[in-house]
Amino acid sequence: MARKTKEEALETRNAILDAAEIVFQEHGVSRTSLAEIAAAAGVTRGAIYWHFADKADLFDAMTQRVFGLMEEKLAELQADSHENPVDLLRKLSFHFLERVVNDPRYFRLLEISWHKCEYVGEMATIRDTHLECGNRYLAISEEAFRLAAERGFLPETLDARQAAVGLMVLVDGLVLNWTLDHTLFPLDSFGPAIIETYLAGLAVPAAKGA
Amino acid sequence: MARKTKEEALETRNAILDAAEIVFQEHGVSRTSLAEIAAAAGVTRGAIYWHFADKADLFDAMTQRVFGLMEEKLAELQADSHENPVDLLRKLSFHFLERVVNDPRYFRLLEISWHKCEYVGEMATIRDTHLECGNRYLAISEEAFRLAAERGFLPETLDARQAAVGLMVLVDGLVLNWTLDHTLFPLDSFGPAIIETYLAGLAVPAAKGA
DNA sequence: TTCTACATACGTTCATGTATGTATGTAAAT
DNA sequence: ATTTACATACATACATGAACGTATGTAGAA
Repeated sequence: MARKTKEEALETRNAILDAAEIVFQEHGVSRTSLAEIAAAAGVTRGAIYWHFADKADLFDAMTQRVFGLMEEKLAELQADSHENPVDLLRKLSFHFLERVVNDPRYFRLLEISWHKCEYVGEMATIRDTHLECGNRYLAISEEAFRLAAERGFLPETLDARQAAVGLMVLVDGLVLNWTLDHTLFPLDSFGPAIIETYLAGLAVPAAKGA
Repeated sequence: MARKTKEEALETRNAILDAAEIVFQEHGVSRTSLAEIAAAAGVTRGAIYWHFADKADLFDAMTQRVFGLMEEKLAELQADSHENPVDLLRKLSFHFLERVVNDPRYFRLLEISWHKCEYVGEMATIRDTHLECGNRYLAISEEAFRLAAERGFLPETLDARQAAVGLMVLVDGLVLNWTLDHTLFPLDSFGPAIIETYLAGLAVPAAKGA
């Protein structure tokens, strides 16, 4: 075999990423060799080393391909104006959960990230990605909660930071456990309901203090 | 070096487990060789292979040593009678969070389990441990919520299973994020407060439905 | 003396990275 | 329109090293 046209090369690259997703999900990141991925993609290691520097680079590209799409959605939702800023958070988290349920590629990536990879060494970049993403979500949520309290939708005494942390860990916990065993509970129905429960708790003035 | 007395041998075994905890935390489970652990413990691989079959067996023993202690606490708390069964859940989750904050060994094990190991192959036993532990917690919580609703502490319309799942994922989410970056928020103050918020939300009749 | 609790030594496997081969696409020169 | 020259997109081959499991050695306890 020899040189392909540019679009054929891009197909090869995507085939490698597709294969990586599946093999990583099956055997975990550290236990899968590049040879396995190559075989699953129908190429040799040569192709992988052509497109990617090493396994970490391949992993990064894989996550970029899937999680990169989330940015637009965020911008889109932020563009809409909400009288009650909490509605933005509701939409955001619901959209995220829906994505996890309906997009198998998104599900795979989350399962790999949470349960099939170690946040260590060169793979720690995924940790940073998570942290960065979490911090952005936290910042948005905190601001929304602050505004909501200011506008009287939530108690004035509300600790916006704490409320934001609670929402984030709740969503994370939902996805974490569902990717661990999706028969444990129905995410599509329980997820939103549980989030609503938490948000309702924020409205109870007596409970938000320690 | 040569043969030690039985208690010396047990010291060696514990030294190996101690070393494993630290090295696993630093480099992740799959990337640490038994040679590294041996070096950190001040022994050779021979000692490790004497006490344990392989890395997975060592890992199991390590988790057993730390998580095994939780059983008694659970029994102790369950023995106490509570007028409001939700108090049991409160105590249980608060105790767990407190443990995470104050017991560095517990923290280490959780960080390793969540972020420094892949739930795959022979290491999947830790996944089963998590699932089993989660299911027990779920069962206890569900029963407690059911009782609480029955006794009028919570709305009759409460979905006990859903409430239990929410509590579990909330606690998991808290620990998960805090082990990921403990500067993100103060677990000792935020944790209980966030749980209280959720529990308060359960008491709001309008919010428990989808 | 025998068994224990290791240390040491050995052989094998396996993944990695690189070096090299090679056929084709592409652009420029003729 | 060919031909030439070079870059591209891989496949193949090779060298290295690391980790593993086991086999064997050994000094002290029982």
